[in-house]
Amino acid sequence: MDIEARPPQTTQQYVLEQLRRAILTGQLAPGSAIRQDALAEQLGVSRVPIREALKILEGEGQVIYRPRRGYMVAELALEDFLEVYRIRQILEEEAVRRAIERITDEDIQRLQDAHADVVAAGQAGEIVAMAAANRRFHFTLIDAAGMPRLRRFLSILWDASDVYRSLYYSEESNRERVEREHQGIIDAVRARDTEDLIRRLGEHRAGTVATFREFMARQDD
Amino acid sequence: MDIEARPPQTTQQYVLEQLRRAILTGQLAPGSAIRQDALAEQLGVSRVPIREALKILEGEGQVIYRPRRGYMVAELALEDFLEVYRIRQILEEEAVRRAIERITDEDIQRLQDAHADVVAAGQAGEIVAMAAANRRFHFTLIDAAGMPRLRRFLSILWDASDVYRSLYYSEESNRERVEREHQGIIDAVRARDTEDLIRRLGEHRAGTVATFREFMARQDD
DNA sequence: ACAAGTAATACTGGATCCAAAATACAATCG
DNA sequence: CGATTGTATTTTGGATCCAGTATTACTTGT
Repeated sequence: MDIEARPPQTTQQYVLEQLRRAILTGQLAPGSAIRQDALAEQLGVSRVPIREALKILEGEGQVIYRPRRGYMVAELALEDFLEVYRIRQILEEEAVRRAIERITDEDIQRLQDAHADVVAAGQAGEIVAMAAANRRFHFTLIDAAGMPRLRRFLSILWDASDVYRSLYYSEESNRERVEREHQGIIDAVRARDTEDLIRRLGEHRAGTVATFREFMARQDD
Repeated sequence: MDIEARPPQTTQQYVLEQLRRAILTGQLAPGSAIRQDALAEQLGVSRVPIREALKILEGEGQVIYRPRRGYMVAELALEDFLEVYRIRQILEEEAVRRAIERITDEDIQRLQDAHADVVAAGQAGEIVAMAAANRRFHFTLIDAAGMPRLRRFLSILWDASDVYRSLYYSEESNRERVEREHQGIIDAVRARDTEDLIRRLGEHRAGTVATFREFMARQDD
């Protein structure tokens, strides 16, 4: 027998999930204060697991903490977004450089599968599923690098910069661009062509950044 | 008036400092379990601030957490150290690229001051002070980039990879090398020569890594 | 009517208490 | 004698309670 025991879901983990979701979907708006006991009542738990979950989010930079003042959801201006996204790109580049040296055919298959999920979700118009599949796509590549700490950082950065994803994926043209670029990335991985892969990732990012700049400009009307 | 109020020191912040110190100095050995109530009694506080501090350290990767099993100090094998150090280098490189475009003469003066502190501490044989001054040196440059999130990540990575510093600075030859390389970095900053600066940082890192490899090889006797 | 000072209120930080899970240990059975 | 199951102890996770601080509202004086 070699059964992997299911890690028991503790209350703080549950709270953490709920908080992440609320922040991601904007139910907890950026800049708004987080009232601990209101949240506790709402989720039907005490304030202790709330506090501990908030400490983790603080460490990830998702919420801002001021002693005796409490927590508020971190705001992410365009400038901040670009900073996070830039860091993410640098680290992802390092990850894929290693990954391409060690990646197996099996991994590449998973990459292709994840991409298929992205396309399917996109055609079905399921924004959340598409974002999730997209994350899986990128992290399949990142995981192949075998750098657990780098992976952890990228995971945090990903969540932190994924705030506007629903705006993003809701545009047909963006979905098409993502699909096209992903396939190019897969091809580069198959060919084990590092420089081509890096170049494509760079373009992938440039396209995303350009899109966001447009969004933000449009917001300022 | 625009006075920034000093945030009052809360108990968890105190606990956090103590824990960091204990981990850094090895009083809490890597791999050892952290007993919460023992710690609470030792520091004269309740378990609540202990737990919250541990949650922060968990987020930084300094301790490992398993639900219902508790916390243990993260172990850092050579391989892990190299990974952390590599990430640190990549991010520092990005930071200094930006920094060199925006750095003021005043900043450069602070850089020179920090370096003087490194040298002074080194000659006095004060390892801890030397490590602190060294940290200040690097972060003076990093701060000039004006990328707060990048700075935060670097700060975490710095702490996480600074475990062996006492072994490191205790060698005369290393101290001399650090001093020499730092001066070279300052010169490159003064000349606003980005590529030279990057090159020197790369060498700085290579030297450190080589030193650590020797250490670890020696450990295996 | 407006500003300043004061009192009331709300919310966070910390301590204690209780329950549940994990580990260590002992007893019993093959 | 070894293994397995049952029990006791340890330790963590969560809830409630209390104290201290910040914010808000109100009152009073100019």
